[in-house]
Amino acid sequence: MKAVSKSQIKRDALLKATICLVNNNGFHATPMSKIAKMANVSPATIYLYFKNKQDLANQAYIEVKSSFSNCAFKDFEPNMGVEEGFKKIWMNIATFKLKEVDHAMFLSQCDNTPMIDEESRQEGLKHLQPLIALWERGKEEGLVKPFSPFILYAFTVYPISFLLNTEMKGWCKVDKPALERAYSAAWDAIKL
Amino acid sequence: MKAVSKSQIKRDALLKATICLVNNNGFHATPMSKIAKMANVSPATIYLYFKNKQDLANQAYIEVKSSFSNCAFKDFEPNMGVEEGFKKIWMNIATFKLKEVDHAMFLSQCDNTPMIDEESRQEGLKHLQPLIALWERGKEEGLVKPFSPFILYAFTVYPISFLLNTEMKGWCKVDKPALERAYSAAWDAIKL
Amino acid sequence: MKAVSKSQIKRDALLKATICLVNNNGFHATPMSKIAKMANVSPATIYLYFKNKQDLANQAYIEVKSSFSNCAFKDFEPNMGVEEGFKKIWMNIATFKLKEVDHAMFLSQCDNTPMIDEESRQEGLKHLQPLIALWERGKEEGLVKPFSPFILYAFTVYPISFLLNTEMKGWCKVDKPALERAYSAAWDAIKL
Amino acid sequence: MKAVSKSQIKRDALLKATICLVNNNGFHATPMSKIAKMANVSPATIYLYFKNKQDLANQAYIEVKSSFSNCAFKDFEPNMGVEEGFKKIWMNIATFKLKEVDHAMFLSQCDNTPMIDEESRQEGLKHLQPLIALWERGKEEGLVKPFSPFILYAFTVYPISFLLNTEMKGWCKVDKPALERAYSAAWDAIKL
DNA sequence: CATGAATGAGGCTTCATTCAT
DNA sequence: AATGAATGAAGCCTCATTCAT
Repeated sequence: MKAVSKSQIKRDALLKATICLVNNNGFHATPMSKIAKMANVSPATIYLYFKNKQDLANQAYIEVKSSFSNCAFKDFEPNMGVEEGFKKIWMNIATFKLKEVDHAMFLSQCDNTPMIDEESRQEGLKHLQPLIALWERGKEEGLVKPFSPFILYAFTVYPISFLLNTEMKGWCKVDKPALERAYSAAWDAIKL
Repeated sequence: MKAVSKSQIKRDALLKATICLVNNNGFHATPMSKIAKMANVSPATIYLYFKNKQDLANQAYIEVKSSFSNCAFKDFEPNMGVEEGFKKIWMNIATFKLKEVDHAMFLSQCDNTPMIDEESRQEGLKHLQPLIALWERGKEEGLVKPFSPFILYAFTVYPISFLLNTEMKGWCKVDKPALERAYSAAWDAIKL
Repeated sequence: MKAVSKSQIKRDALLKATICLVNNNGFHATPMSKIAKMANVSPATIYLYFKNKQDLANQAYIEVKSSFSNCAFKDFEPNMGVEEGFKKIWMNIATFKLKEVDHAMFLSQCDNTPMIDEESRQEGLKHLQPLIALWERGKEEGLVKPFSPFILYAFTVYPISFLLNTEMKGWCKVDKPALERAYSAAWDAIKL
Repeated sequence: MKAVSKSQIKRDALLKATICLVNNNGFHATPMSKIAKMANVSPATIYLYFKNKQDLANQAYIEVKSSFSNCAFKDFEPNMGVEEGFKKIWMNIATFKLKEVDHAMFLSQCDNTPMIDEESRQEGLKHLQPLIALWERGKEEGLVKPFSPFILYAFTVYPISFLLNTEMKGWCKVDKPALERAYSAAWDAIKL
């Protein structure tokens, strides 16, 4: 029984509007006035909740990134077997990206453009720690290729974004079997 | 002995300036006046070569995308063996992204934000046809997993962008051995 | 034993904050919200005590001007000798300006910019009546030049503001001997 | 036969409009849009000539201050007799303030509010050097009281502003005889 | 071809003031 | 009496684009 304050509701509406509009138009092409309109507040009200436009974007980024990692490690236990754990995380991430399309697109745009403060970006980085730790164990156990986490990430998690993009554009449909196929590619890419 | 017209030179300077500035600031945060200044040209002159800012971006995208595919299929022969051909193309692309960083970053930004016309984006797509054809042959010959080209692309070529990004941010160095490791991940991801 | 009401205290805090902030930033660069904050009060509360921002400034002006004339004629007796009376008043004013720097600066700003209603300004004028009367007597007694009070004021009292300003800016120090020198200039300027 | 460029004309119109409006409303109550309107240009045009509002004010200040000192030392020769030279300068200044009312009011407002950069203010200071030098000679020759230039200025030049103000407000008229009376007060204030 | 000057439209942000509590 | 939240109006400034030369 969460009591959600009126303020919290408004803040959330603003963040949601920001995400939606930035997804569709990009950060700099999204005026504060439109964000306000979509959140049903006056433009001036935004500045009660956020210092300025940049702050609004940073906060949205941090919020979404955090919800992302919450999903990513759902039901994951550090003592799981390496492959089992990896598949769980991978599927979690894929599910997140395919279900929470808005959030995923927003993250993708944040990570590929100079719209987010370096500081906030750093903040978002630490979230993947458990996955990296899992890979380390995998390497020790001789199950995972002895590659840097950047390469491992590049060939397992990062590709999901591409699939999301193509689905968004209606070029293909990512259903359950497609997901399994994609997972097999991911695991094959890094397994020893 | 190509005679390069004065006009051509100016057009190129404008495209180059656009790419550079958009990379650093994003499309909407790059004023025409700055592009003009960097190209040593009056703002008004831009409009002699391009219809408007959007057109300038589109043209830059098409130009870069085309130079990209020129590189991608350098020394590739349609009758090569599948793995040999794939490795050549993959390495070409990786080399392009790591050498022509400016161009690669620009493409990445174009592909991850709504800054480019859908029409121009379509234009850029057809360039990958030979790679897709190669994969088709690979599938027929039982060398490549029977996956959609989207998945194959997602787990082989797309990851290179991530490596470029991380290198750009100074988080890791992609040298020759790292490249080989990355390639092995790519091939393992899709080979049968 | 004055019992100072809670209301009075708040009103005074607001006036004080106004004076301080206007001194440092000017009238139009001083937001009501900052005045409220400095007076430890909600912005809305200001409007319980003052009609609007202009009214707040006017009241502050009147208040300060009145405290100014209280000082100016301290220990002055209408039947004093002309020179003795003049020196007393002059020194009172100088002391006020050098001790109550905040108030003096505020008056200076009010008198040199269009921030105060003409009406309130008129209100502040009558305070100098006793000095003008003294000068009249001085003229009758042949001790003071037969000039309009404006000229007499301009060359005796008004210059003190300049000395205050220069001291404020750290350009010079106005100590007791300097004050005596200044007084001698003032008296020489108007004595017959 | 000065050829005045079109740009120069526009710049001057902007400065003039600024002075006029700031005189009537104060710096912060004068919107750029009104300045533009009075100068018959678009608001955006202002920014071709001035970096921002502050710069506009600073430039106006410097310009006016400089025209002020040009007037102040008209026909003054450094080898004049001290009293003769002083009277010339004093009358020049008085004439300037009474004739160029707009400029004089503007300077007064600049010098009494925080609207001008400290840097620009410093710039305006050096203009009085010849007067200070004259006073120094006067002191050496035993003609002028041995006071700091601040006091000398306070009781001779500074009072003129007050007379200007009162005339502006219609409280008195400063005609030729009044000017002579005022001068006599000024000289008596500092002569030995 | 080329340009520097000009601008209308629009974006971000602030602020005096009000309103619901 | 007191307030925190809310906002419409307005201010500063930028920029894509055009025009006169």
